[in-house]
Amino acid sequence: MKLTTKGRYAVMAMADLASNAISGPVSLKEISLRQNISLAYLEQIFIKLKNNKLVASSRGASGGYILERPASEIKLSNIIFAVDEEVKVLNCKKNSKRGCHNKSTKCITHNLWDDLDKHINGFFEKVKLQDLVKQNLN
Amino acid sequence: MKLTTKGRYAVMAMADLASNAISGPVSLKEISLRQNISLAYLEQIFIKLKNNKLVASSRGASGGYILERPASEIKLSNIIFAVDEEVKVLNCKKNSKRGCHNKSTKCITHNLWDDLDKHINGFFEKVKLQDLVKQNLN
DNA sequence: TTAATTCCGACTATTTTAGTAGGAAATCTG
DNA sequence: CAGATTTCCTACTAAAATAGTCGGAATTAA
Repeated sequence: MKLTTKGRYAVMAMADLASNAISGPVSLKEISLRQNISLAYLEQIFIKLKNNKLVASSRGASGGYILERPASEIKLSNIIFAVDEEVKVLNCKKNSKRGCHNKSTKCITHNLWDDLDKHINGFFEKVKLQDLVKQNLN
Repeated sequence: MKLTTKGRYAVMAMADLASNAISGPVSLKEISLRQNISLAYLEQIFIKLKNNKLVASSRGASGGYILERPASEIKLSNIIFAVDEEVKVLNCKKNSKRGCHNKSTKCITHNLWDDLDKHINGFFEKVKLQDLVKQNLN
């Protein structure tokens, strides 16, 4: 689980969609204006959301995006995973020269970061897109 | 709370100190060899640990570092905070042009990332350096 | 047919991360 | 004291990741 502004933008945009794509698709241009995110950047993000079957698109004039599933069935972890892809906060094994590459110098903190990763994932597993939208109405 | 390999190195090095600085100071060179972290990089990290009163140093030949407090009284959050400094995973306010800069377009996800930050901090608040060292003995 | 829109790939600028380099100051040991 | 070892300090640099931009093709509604 990587956490960047890309993930944040994705969550914002999805929350925007959940609020506004009630009757018919919403264009990225609208989201771009409302959320103050560059259109071209949103496009990149939505390709990924689409590939992960979180949104569906319709092209052409008056086209745009809708949620592929109800907001109550989309977990934030789905969204963040879709755009940021990597699963680990820090992966000990990534670099073969350093870290836990052999047992005798087994990295003391390996389990720790593993646990943290589960901890963060758990956080985003619990929250649904629907929860954010509700919160926003207050 | 930022999470980088610097934070991981710091935790590793502190765990190393906790295990090895039983009688007298441990030099960074030793830690460098044991943990496979570059000496010069460790130096940078230890300056910060020292500034945050987590370790104490003695200079000169046979000098080195010791823990300033018992391992049972050092929280991992102390260590990570010392070397990575920033508190926020993502700070909405950092960039004045984007994000939650005015109330009408109040960023939907602001509270979310705030909560996450507390969640992660809570994780590292609970674990003491001593816990890691114990774990390592198994 | 035209305007709006998604789609696609490549490019680029900025920032962050991770590390190096070189030496000064302190201190122990012989 | 001389030499070795170590912390301390500042600046520099290389690599990677992040956050975009750009130009245009394909599609479709009006």
